Amino acid sequence: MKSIPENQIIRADSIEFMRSMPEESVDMVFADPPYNLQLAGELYRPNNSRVAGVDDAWDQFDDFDAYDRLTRDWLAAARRVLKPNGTLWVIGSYHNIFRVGTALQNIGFWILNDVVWVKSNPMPNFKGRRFTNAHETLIWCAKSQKSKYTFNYEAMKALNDDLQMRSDWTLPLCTGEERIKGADGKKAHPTQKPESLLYRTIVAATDPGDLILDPFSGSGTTSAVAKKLGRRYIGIDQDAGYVKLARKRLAEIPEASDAEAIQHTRPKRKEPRVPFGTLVENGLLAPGTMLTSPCRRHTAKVRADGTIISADHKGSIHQVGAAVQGAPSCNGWTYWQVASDARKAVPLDVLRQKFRTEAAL
Amino acid sequence: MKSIPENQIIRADSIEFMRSMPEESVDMVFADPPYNLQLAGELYRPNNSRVAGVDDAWDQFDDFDAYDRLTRDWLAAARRVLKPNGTLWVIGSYHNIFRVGTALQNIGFWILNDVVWVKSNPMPNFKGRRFTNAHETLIWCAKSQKSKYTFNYEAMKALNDDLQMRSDWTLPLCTGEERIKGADGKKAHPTQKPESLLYRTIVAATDPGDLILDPFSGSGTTSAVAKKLGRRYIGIDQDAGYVKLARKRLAEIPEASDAEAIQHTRPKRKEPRVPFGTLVENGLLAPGTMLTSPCRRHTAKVRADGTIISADHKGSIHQVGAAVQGAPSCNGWTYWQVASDARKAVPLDVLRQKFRTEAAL
DNA sequence: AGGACTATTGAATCCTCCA
DNA sequence: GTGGAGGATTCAATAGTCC
Repeated sequence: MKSIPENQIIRADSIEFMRSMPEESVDMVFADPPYNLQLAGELYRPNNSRVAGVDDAWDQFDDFDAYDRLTRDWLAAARRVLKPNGTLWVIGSYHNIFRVGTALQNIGFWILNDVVWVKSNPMPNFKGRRFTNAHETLIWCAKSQKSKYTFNYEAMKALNDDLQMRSDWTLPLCTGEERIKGADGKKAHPTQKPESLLYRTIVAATDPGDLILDPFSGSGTTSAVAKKLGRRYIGIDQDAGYVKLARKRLAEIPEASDAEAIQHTRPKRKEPRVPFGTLVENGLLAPGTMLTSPCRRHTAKVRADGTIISADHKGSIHQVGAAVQGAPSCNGWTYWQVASDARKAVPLDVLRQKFRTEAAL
Repeated sequence: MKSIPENQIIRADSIEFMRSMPEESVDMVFADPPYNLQLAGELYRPNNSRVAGVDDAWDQFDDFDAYDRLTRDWLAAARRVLKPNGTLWVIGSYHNIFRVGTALQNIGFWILNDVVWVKSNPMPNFKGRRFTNAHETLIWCAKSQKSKYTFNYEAMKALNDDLQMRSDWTLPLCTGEERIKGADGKKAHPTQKPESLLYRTIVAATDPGDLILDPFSGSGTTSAVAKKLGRRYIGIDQDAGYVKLARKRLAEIPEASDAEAIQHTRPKRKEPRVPFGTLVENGLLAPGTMLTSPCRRHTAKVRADGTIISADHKGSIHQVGAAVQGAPSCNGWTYWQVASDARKAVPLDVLRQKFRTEAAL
């Protein structure tokens, strides 16, 4: 039995390498496996620029069966090297995450949470044919139902302004300075994850000194954050280019000192935006309700999609408000009123405030 | 073959009943299947009050196999009754959603989006051993990859203050007035969904008059919202008590009578087509008129047959627009402008809209 | 220096009709 | 089924340029 090569990025076949490792030696696994995107043709933005899709060979599979076989194999190998109280994280999208989740349940992993990474700046849906794909899903699971896993509840609560950390995490994509570029100035890895995401998973589920394994190391984000947080790490990747990239990245990170362990993102809270349509959806205002202007000079009817329609105009509450007044702009929230009972009308803004209060309960 | 019993809540075994229905008769299915929650023992709040868990008999399964069999059966039956261009929604949590997602992919459903319902007021995690479970997952899928499904993009955008609707929906739980109580004052159904959630799925994926099927009707929220929005509905449930509850609920909802209110914003794609040549024929644009590109860099002359000719290219407004820019494609309606008077130029699209309005009179 | 404007880009299953 | 043509479609953030 070999000793474990710690704090390294290793070029190898992940499954083979994990099988060569001593069993029950790892505290946490973070895995970002291929998503099996199945992209067909090319995609262009409305300005005719081409979207750089993930068409790498490592994301190509003949069918679901082929993908499922790979999934079962790496999950089984990872489970073997995991300590009895260890946990595993996997990230994916709707293309693959259901298959991964099913496979890990079948193998005996015990799901603790699914967590959604809500992207604050996702790529839009350019053709307007679906909802903007604005999130990815992480599954957090223990080796077995009886695992006494690590969960740093207080640390998570502290990270979240003293409120329990929830299963939805709003974080930005990895862009700008943080995104590693190649010699050509283009992104060096197609799917580099933000450090903030790894930061939260590692702080939540490990203690300093724990050993973290990433079988799909890629640009090395998991190992980089592990090193910054004083955890031990092993990154494995098949691709020699990515291994070289990650080794360079890791070499530039100084050994963890206390001061550095507390930087990074804090979630910012702000009053949630409430689209007018939300009031309609939530029944505070039924489709067909009549709105009136302050002096009762104009009226408009609420439609099911949150637009309103007056005698001559239709559109948002702001657009129609501006149009009926012949004004360049209008705050529909304060302009339009709705009769709460026979006598008195209240501005829409009152309903919005009511909704915010109720939703927060 | 039986005719479809519309606008009813039916007490039946869902799978058997769907098998008895004519195939390809339903526009949308919304399903909230049993979650297979594996609650070990009871769950108590810190103040020792008991949390009413989901421990009804219909939620117990021997193992994953039994759950998977049920899932495959109801999905197959639902797929059979779906029209070729129909879509299906399923909601679930991490306990079951991965199995449901895998099963529907295996059957041939084509996933369009996964959507996370982010709960603005979730139940806290009382033990502090996991992240607050603050979301549920919906899968939206078409009957097949080639389905020409309905997605009311403009209506969704209108509901979200003129930004694309994203895959994360923040909505409150079903509480307060909306939550149906039994004679004992307790909640009448353990997993009643908020109407706002159904509202958004139905407005997104159906048109008024479409037929919506819910094979796990429960408290009848799907049918209730369908009725309010002027859609046809069928709800099926095994449990006579829930059927009675839902029938009473539906009886109290008036028919949707205001056609204007339930109508959503009409997509541009559905506007009647107007060939460019029609404008020339109808004298809105004389042969010989000069068109200019936005920055006046390119010009082209209108010819009698509705083609245009620039310095180097001739063809349709789209073809020449693309050619002069060296772009793969171009929407000539918005690219080319025509000088209405000496000062200002307007896009051809304005003339088209004018023509459509006049033609409709 | 600072504000205004432009260009770029991100795990994407991204059009539809008609001949 | 396939090919060609009409024509519909984007949000947030960062970096760079111009004035």
